[in-house]
Amino acid sequence: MPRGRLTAADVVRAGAELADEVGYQDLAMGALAQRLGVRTPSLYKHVGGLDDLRRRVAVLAVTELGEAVRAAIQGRAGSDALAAFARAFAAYVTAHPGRYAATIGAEVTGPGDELYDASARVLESMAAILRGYGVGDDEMVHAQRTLRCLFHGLAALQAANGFRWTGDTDESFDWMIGFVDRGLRGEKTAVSG
Amino acid sequence: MPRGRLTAADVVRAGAELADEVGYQDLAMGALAQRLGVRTPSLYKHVGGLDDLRRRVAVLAVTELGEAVRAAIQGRAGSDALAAFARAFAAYVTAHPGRYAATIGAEVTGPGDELYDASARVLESMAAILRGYGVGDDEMVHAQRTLRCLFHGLAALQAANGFRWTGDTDESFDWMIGFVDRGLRGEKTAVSG
DNA sequence: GCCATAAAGCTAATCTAATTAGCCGAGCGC
DNA sequence: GCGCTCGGCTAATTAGATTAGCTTTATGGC
Repeated sequence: MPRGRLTAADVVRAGAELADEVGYQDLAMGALAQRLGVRTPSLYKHVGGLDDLRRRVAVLAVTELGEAVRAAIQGRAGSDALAAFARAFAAYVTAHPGRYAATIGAEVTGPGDELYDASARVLESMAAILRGYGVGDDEMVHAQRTLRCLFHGLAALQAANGFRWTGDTDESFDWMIGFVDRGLRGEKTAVSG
Repeated sequence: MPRGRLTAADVVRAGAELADEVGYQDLAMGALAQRLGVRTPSLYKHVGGLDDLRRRVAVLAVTELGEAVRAAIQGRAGSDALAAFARAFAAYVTAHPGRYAATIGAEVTGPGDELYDASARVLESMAAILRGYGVGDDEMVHAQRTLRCLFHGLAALQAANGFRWTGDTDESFDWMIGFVDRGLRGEKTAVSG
């Protein structure tokens, strides 16, 4: 909670915190203004409106997520890197469900778009892992898309339900990592023409 | 568009169509009433409100999806069944992005809940495929969760972006199916203690 | 040191959408 | 034929986002 005057970054950060606390659905201009000790219309001096706020929260989330996974895979390779990536990803989403939810519906246009560029950084970490598995350039995009679906699904279910899976969530998580590892290992010998 | 008086089912069906056409975000009571040739408050005689409508659309979607995938895997097994399941799933989401989007955030409580029961039917189809791969009861729940994440992620990205992946989407899809097949095949020999 | 200015806040007003209250007419069981 | 219930309607309320236009405050030029 900044003491002096607000900046756009302050507003976005507070919005992200609010979304994490009350859920993305309840991220509202009024509640955010209250949290910042300011009247609702004042926020419009910093962000374009609710839609703009949501998008900026999404950008923040993907950027932070990219930093988290990059740090996690530093110095690791193979299934080690894969497991570290997966754990960092899941940990981020668990810690910041509201932020992640903001990214789910966000429109991504193309290069130059902040969200696109931030996503590209996450995909680059993924590509580094895949290269370690011997995935070639020709298959890279398919493998990336597959893993993206898997992790996005994991995150979406986690963000939506708070992951109310009964029993051994950790065990399921380990199983999933093993599954991906097998799928990627098998790939090297099972390339089809 | 029913000529006579409306039923709850009419309203939900029209809501689902509207969501598919204009996007889940723009599913609104006013627009739905207009589509049905009725004033907005009249809808409240059939559904509890917007939240109730959304939930009913989600139930419809998961029910239809369950029927689609069950029909698709009929008489197939192994990677055949897997591919059929995946194609039916993706086809449903492509044809009904708004409906599927309704399911993403929906609250699922437990047995007896319509949405829970409908989801259970989808998971049962998944389990049938996994049994064909030799996945045992002890691992079934983990495998189900993994595939659920993968397909949900696929669907969520599809529903959100309209799947604006460049290039060979079909090829990526085939790669994904191959990946899952490898991950499940490897499983039989790679069971860890 | 003093004013012009722009940024950042505020109040009041507007708009849109959901929802609620309460009235009205048609079909149907008695 | 009478009255009840259902499904529709209009009017009013509420909540929230957004806009308009005023006020204050920090700051740079003189």
